[in-house]
Amino acid sequence: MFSLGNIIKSGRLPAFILPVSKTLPPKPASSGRRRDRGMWQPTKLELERWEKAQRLQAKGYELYPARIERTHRIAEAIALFLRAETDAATTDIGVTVTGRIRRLNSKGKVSFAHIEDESGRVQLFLRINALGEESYELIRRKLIDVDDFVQASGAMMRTRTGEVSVNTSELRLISKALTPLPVIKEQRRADGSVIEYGEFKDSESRYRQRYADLAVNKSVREIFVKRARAIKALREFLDGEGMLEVETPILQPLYGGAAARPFSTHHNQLRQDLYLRISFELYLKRLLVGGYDAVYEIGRDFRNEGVSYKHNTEFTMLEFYKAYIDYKGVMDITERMFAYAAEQVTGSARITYQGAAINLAPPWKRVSIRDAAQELLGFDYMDYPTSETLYAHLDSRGLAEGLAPGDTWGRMIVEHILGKHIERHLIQPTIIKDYPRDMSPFAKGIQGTSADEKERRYLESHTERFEFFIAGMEMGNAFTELNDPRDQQARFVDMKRLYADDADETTPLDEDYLNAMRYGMPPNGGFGSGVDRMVMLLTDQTSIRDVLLYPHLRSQQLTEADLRGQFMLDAAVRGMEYRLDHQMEGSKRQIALYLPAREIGVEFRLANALEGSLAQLQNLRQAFEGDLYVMTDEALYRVDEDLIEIVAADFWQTLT
RNA sequence: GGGCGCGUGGCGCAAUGGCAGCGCAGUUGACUUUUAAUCAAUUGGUUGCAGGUUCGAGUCCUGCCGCGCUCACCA
Repeated sequence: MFSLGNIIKSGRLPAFILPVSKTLPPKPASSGRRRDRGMWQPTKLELERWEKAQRLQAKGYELYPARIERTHRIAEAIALFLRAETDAATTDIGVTVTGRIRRLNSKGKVSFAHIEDESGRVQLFLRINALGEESYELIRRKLIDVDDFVQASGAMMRTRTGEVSVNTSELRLISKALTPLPVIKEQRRADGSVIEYGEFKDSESRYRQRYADLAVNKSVREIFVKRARAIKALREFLDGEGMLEVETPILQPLYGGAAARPFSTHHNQLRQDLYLRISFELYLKRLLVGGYDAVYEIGRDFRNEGVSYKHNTEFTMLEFYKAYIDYKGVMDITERMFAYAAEQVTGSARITYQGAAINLAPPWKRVSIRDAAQELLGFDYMDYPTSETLYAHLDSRGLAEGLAPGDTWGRMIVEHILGKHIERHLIQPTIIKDYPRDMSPFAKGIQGTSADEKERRYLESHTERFEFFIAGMEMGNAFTELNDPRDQQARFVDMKRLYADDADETTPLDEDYLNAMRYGMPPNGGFGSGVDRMVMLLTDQTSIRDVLLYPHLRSQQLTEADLRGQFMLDAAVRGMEYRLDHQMEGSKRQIALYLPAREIGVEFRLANALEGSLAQLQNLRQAFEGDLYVMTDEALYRVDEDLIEIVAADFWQTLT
């Protein structure tokens, strides 16, 4: 309510020269981590650059011209020159290249710079005779800084040490960087390897200011190029399989298709509660009813859950559904698709992940969850057919840690036996198939019968579902899709009954989906996979946040200085004078904002620091002739016998 | 949500409870083929926020904020 951020946004002046107060120029921020919250306050380095910008402008230079010339990307210019060197009569190649200055060193009347565009880096050879004194002085006096974007024209050449360079005859500033990027210097060894000195690695700063991360860390830029290539490869592959790419609603009146808690939102005009989708499943399968043979969607899912190295609140999902195949058909497609994506991104289906060689080429190991448990833990869980007996057995073997005795049988097998004891061993791609029925409400039961009592029970209690694991990480989930509307209805009821107390596990009954199924849905196999995890695998990253450009982070907290800044703006806009002075004895806190004309003091506290400070505030109030208010990030209070909440608008009203 | 760890100039880091330091970057000057250029001089800090203990707190205690790891949660 105090925010006047729009003034800053629309203003022609930068915040720090906004004439808020003659006696109180905003001080440079002491920490860069504060910069991206609240009001921008320039650091010393930023002030220096701003001052340079003013000087350039005063000399008549355009800092941010609209029209730029460029004849070649940097890599093209270099390639052209190298080709000319080997087989052309002349190496006289004139180019105009553009890019960001990444290194600049002046040796008096000659200087060297490296500029970088997306394609690569080239050295500029800058001589006072070639550039002219005026232009050269911009470099020598560093009015043009590292990080600025420039346009350079000249003939390609080699310097004495052999580096391909642009013998620059014309240099033009095309965008001034007012905030310097973190400094990273590179040393190129004779063998072509590059050693970096200095780094920008604080993960919080990197994620919050991804633009700076990308600008200085080339390896980070490369990850997102690979990500784009991976997603393109998935589309190519699925299109090649004859599948149709579709888009389904993100805002849904009912969520479903997965066991997860949704985000909810509200449509004002329609007065309708909506959910952000947790999967695409139910909408995609409706399309098979409509007559498409195979559909897929790549898009964003939202799940209201904790975050981890492999979970982000929003993530990119791939789902496809194909008629007339079962889960074995889906397995075949899965194997070929991953191998194809790996080849497109890394050049081979054999990849390395965290030092482990992983071969994604088909065929993958396929094993039932029952056999996998038998193999790794040495017992057949079908010998313990109830949750009580299974728990007792796991407990007796010391395998029950973290398992709740009240869990369902299926959950014990999938979440505990598979999730806790098997999953992390699955480094090579492995398909784990045939899941307990109560964990798989959209999968068809396993086909077939058996005369043997135990085997019959097994078949009845399991479904044609598989998940696949690579590098110890679950990568996706698929099944022979349930298309019997009578069975599907029973599953909704089963889920509700089994997980009545567990809001996370229930899937709401979607009557329209059942309605679609009653029209007849072709038999089909379906597939879902977290694309971000696939990208982690193909780019050798251990955290999902490193394959997301903007991973979800908590918003940063305001500081008291931010509150004060907002208040100062509000006061300045109303033409009020104020001072930052009042001292309070016997405490480190000595500052309150003082409006002398009205004899009103305002103190700033974060709401969570307000409790217990009443006595202190009352002491401070003694120091004023008039009233003392305390402003927090949540409300404004008048300090009296108690803290009395004031409507901010009323407060300003009484002053004006 | 629980446990552990971290938060110090723009970036990377140091500092047995006792003067807040270093490298890079920045600023000023020198240098016409450098490349982590070099040389000389030099600026910059309320140590994440708030409270407490103490003659004295970056350091100890409490609360809060953020990030990381981990567990829980999680197709």
